[in-house]
Amino acid sequence: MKLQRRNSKQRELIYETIHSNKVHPTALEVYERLKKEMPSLSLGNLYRNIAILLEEGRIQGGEFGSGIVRYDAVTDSHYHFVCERCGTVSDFAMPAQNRITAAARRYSPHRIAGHTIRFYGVCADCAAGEPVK
Amino acid sequence: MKLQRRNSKQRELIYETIHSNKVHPTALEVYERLKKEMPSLSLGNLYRNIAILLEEGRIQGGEFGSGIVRYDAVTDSHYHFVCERCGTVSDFAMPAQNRITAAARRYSPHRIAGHTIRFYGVCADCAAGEPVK
DNA sequence: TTACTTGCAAAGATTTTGCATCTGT
DNA sequence: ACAGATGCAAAATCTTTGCAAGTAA
Repeated sequence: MKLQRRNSKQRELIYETIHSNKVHPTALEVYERLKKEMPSLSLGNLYRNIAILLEEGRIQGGEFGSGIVRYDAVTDSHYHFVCERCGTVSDFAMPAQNRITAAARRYSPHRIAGHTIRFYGVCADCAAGEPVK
Repeated sequence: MKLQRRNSKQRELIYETIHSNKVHPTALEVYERLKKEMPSLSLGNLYRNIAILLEEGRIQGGEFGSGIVRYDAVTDSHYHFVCERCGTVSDFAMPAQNRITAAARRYSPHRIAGHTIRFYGVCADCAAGEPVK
């Protein structure tokens, strides 16, 4: 039988922090940020709630070259851009290319449900000579 | 000044293992596999050599949902397919969609160098009712 | 020889878990 | 009250590093 979720201040704060954060924070970054407004929050509980949010599909996780997983509130499908110089990850406002999934089905024996695209290069700030970090 | 690399049996074995492995192994999987033919290999050295191979661009790393980095020998650019049921990662024989990078440039202020696409769904084996694990 | 490599062990960093306690419903 | 949630600390995983010894060039 399925687990009955109940309201949790911690979980909502965690979600809000990820949701309102443009930079796709790591678990520890979320923890640092939340420590201020909820000093009692434990790391173990943070990870537990991140797992729940992932399972519920409210957030998604991804690794973008650093080896550490970064989280992203799921609003609608979108792509990502990763700066190879400073490592920042940003959302990409390009509409989903549904034709790509359709095209892919012609090349594969697998049952393809969808796709994600990650663009990489140098972000505008870095290109403008901004501080590398 | 740049480091002068020299031949290393270990490094080549590690590369070969990743190169000849269709399943995009994790570092520990490479280690397990190599333990047989080179019992003296140490984990620390494995990681060191993986870092070197990455730096040299001979392999690439990526996380595909499990949170653990998987490695892939770089031959030419290609996409990936990730089975959401059994977690296997396979190469995708679809030609690179260069137009996607071109289209993306119109949506972004960043300097876009390229892209990667990851398709997801259920692999042929799982779809055929194969054992889930 | 010189400088890169290696194995080993210790240390780091990140994530997961057991358990007693607390809390939403 | 009951079942899920929390904090804490210990443990498990995965990765990095220091160091003395080994080895390609």
